[in-house]
Amino acid sequence: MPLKIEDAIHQKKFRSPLQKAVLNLVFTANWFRDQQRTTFKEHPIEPQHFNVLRILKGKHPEPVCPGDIKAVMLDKAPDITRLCDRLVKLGWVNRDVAGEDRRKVEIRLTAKGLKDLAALNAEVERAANKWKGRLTDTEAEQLSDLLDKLRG
Amino acid sequence: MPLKIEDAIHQKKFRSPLQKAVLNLVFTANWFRDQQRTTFKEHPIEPQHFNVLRILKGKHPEPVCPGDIKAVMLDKAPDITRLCDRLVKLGWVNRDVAGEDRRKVEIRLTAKGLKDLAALNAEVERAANKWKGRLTDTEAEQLSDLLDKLRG
DNA sequence: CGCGAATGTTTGTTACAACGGATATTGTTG
DNA sequence: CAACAATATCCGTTGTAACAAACATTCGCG
Repeated sequence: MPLKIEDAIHQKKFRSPLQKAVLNLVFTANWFRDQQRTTFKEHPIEPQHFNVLRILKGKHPEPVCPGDIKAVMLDKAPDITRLCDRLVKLGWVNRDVAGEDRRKVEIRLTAKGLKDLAALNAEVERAANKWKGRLTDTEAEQLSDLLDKLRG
Repeated sequence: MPLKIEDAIHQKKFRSPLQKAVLNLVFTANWFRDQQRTTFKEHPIEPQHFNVLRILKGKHPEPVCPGDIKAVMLDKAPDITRLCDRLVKLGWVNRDVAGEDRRKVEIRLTAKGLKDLAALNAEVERAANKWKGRLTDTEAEQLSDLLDKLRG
């Protein structure tokens, strides 16, 4: 049985359904982030790093440059350089100046990065299974559509 | 016309409608946080402080102790002490040890805090009007219900 | 071509988040 | 009532976020 937002934040009255929905949005996103953090607890990265790895995986074996990474990140970090520093140190990605435009930097997954990311993905997948059945496909699509509308 | 999540993060295929919805959730919450930040741009506080102020307002003139604040925050800060330090410095709240249980600290809005919060609220309200019409009341309620379900 | 604007990334700085441990007070148990 | 556990908050440390400025390279234009 779901804990409704009213109970989660101990607030019964809201100014409007919209305000309630927005508070719920923020609360739920933070709830999700905390879930993700516990999943990554034993790993040397945080959700943002994971997001970057998945972006790189999506283009692999093509490289991606910091600007493009930033453009599609869910939670846009202001400094991709230092975010990637850790991934470089872990041996999961490497950096090269781009041939075509030497201002750009090409970031790509290494073999080790690909392998470890697969393991991470498996764990995330396993954690995600917990709430696989909470929304039907139709409801998930509704939710996504409503969020799109909210952003305008 | 709304920018759909597919376009916002340049991703066309998702593993499932649920995954798409969750990515959209995170993306939209961050989008909202950034909107809020620009609203607070000219003010000496951040969204978390604003959340605390509203919690205090909700109970005013009764005081609230750090533990209770933390329990109902949307984005739970690990250290309410230092969060409140700024509010104290601004003269918006004051702190006293609780009479009944001297481990606890009672935090309450000052007159100045009440006044400045009202001004802040007005600005936030004004910013919120921009997307007042994007969701109907029914849709907002649907959204909130779906989020409740997602958290389980 | 040469110069200034534009673009893409890095670096310096400041303030804050996260975590753990310290402190103070209250509750519990023999 | 002494000793120990539990609770509530605070503080010290470390790493990182945010912002701005610097740097390097490319583009546009006379």
